[in-house]
Amino acid sequence: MLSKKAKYALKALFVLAKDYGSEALLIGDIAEKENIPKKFLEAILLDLKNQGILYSRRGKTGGYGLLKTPEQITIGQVIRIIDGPLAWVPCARQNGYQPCDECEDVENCSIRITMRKVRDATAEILDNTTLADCVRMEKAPIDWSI
Amino acid sequence: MLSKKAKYALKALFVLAKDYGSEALLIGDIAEKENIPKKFLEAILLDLKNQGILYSRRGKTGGYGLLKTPEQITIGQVIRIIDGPLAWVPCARQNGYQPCDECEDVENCSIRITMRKVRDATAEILDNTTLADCVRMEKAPIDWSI
DNA sequence: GTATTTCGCTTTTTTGGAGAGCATTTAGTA
DNA sequence: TACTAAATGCTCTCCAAAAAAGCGAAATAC
Repeated sequence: MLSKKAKYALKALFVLAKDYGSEALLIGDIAEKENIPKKFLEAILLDLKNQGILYSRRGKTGGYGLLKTPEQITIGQVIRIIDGPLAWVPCARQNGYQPCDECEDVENCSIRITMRKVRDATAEILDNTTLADCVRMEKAPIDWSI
Repeated sequence: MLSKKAKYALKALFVLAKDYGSEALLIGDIAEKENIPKKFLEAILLDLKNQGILYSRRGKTGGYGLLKTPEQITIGQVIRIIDGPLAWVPCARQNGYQPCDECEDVENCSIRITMRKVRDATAEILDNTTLADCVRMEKAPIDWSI
């Protein structure tokens, strides 16, 4: 499951992406706009800053802004920062592989093999969807009836 | 993340699938073989029985067995029974759709649209992988070097 | 009567979500 | 220079819910 934290992070980044190029935005303003608890959002944006997604300025003219363009930031990156690896099991991770506790034959474990396929399919989608894509999607949504 | 409960369920079903056609197996034997806490496995197998995957016999000659063939039971079914829907967000579910708390424009929500793609890709894999496939995989694993 | 499953209840541990409080930085101003 | 207002940075704590596990009594089939 996607945590609320990750959902908040994405929502906040969408706001920042729409505002890309302007001045830094205040935590309080983003929080109010997206109905996110301010203190919670504070920790989230700090995480994103520490991982090189955002810059911040303290003090009177402070705020947060994107450090890269909306085209350069993917949903996959964000979710990994907030919620960790995409794989359903540690032994199916691309990075940070960890064997299961008791799997004796990791190489031939069918759970690992199947979950690896799921991870790859998921990464394919999330790593190829950018903030810019999302903003575009919400402005001009796909017509599903076609 | 795949819960331990679901992983235990799959491991236990693999054992039952390999033994398909023979007599019912005891919880204790399965638990010992796969290093699963017996009492925990008890609850798991009960869930699977109540969802029509397994049959059980009480008493001296009791035990558990598959109610369908290993070809008819998919990983997707099992995970849904134990861990619930495959979708990362309730608003991306195929069955049991639930709108987000504060999403005003559910129709055009880019998170929902993206997560729906992930769910569909995941379901495609998990609903087309059966217990029989898994047993086969572990006996004659795919040669990845080709 | 006995071995075995089933079921209800409780406990422990982990995690997610949220918030409080103080420290630090910055800009403006007297 | 010194002070203050306004913003982020950081640490700690708490609460609720879920996951994981355990205990013991009841039901069932031989």
